[in-house]
This record gives sequence, C-alpha cells and structure tokens, in this order.
Amino acid sequence: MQETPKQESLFTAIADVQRRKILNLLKQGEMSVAEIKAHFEFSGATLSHHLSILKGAELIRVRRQGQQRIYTLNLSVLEEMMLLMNRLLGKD
Amino acid sequence: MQETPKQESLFTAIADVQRRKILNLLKQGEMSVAEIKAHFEFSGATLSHHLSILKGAELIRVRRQGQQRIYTLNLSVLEEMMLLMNRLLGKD
DNA sequence: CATATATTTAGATTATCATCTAATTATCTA
DNA sequence: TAGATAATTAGATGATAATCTAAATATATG
Repeated sequence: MQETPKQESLFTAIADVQRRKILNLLKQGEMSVAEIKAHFEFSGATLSHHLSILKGAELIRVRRQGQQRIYTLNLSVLEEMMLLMNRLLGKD
Repeated sequence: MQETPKQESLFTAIADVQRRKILNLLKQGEMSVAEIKAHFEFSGATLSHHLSILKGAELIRVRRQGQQRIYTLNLSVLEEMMLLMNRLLGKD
C-alpha cells in the first residue's frame, strides 16, 4: 500500500521533539502563539516554523483573534494518524 | 510527562520513509539482509545504516544464521510504540 | 494616522542525516 | 588455509532541517 504525501507529512511533523512537545501542550486546550512560546526557549521565528509544519500536516488548526492567532489540536487528523500507525505497525 | 531517549529513538526511526518501507516489508516475515536489499535501490551500506537505526529503536531484532543475518519485527516494541502514539495524540 | 503588539516571512548559518565508495570483519567451503 | 560470500563499519559528501536575526505584515489603539 502506497504512502501519500499527506501521510508523509504526518511522520515528518512528529519526528521533531519540539513539535511533539507543542502537541502535548495543546492537549491542555487552545493557546495563542505567545502562550505556547512561554513554554520554550527558542525564538518566535522558530516556533512559527514548527507551527507551520504542524499545520501543514493538519495536526493543528489556527484561527485569528484580534492580533493573536489561536492554535488548537485537530483531533480528526490525530485519529487518522493513529490509523496510519496501526497500518505501519500492525498485522493487517 | 517526560520523553525518554528510547522513545525519542522510536520517533526518529519511523521518521524516514525507507525505514518505514523496511518495517512494512518485514511484516511479511523474517528476512536476510540480502532479501531486504532486493526491494530497494540504495547500497548495502545504506541499508545496514537503516537497519542499525531500527535495531537501536528495538523495532527489529537480528539473529545470525551462517554468514547471513536474519531480521524480524519486534512486536512488543511495536505495541509500545502504539501506546506512545496514543499518549502523544490521545486525550488522557 | 502613528505607534505598539503579535506573528510570520526572508535569508543565512549550523547541525543532522541519508547516502555513497572503500575497507573491514565474519563465516563458509573447496 | 585461501578465496568467496554476507554484512557492517569508516569516512566523506550532499541534502534536509532546525535555528537565528532582521524585516515584513497585520491588527489594535491613543
């Protein structure tokens, strides 16, 4: 069974430890970039980069609220990710 | 919850598409290096490199059989991997 | 409208990683 | 034991990715 670019992007997205930390953080609930940033050492530009990769993989969603951007986990893609993992690792 | 080096190595191991293909291939059953190699374009040295990363993550096991080395999936670590994914992505 | 705040984008740098060829190790067999 | 076969290891190279600073964009507010 062939792997799609979208699936590829999921594996790439979770390959980085900082991005996994961001995902974990967002399990607490939606957060602005500044709120997320408060949990990390790296620059805002780097955070923006990671968020864009997570968003590209559709693991998170954004909405605008004034001058802030609020990020949330995208649960449906998380579920798809689990299916993918099952397929990669499972016996079917 | 803190991520261990072993868990880190699992995410790194599945990050590469070729390694994911190797895992998929081994779902068919155990194989020697030469048998695995027959499915890919890259050199034996590169294959050896990928196998060593998968082995480092304990996703596969090796045993010797004459001058060959036979690789098999390590199902217990695959299950652990699923738990990890659940924890990363799940709601708990 | 000018300035402040929030975030992203551009461009450069550095580190990591996949890959290669050549050399090495280990095993088998004539 | 010499030569052949199987696989790994060493060392180098090129590509990709994480990170930074500086600049740009967008929004809010005095």
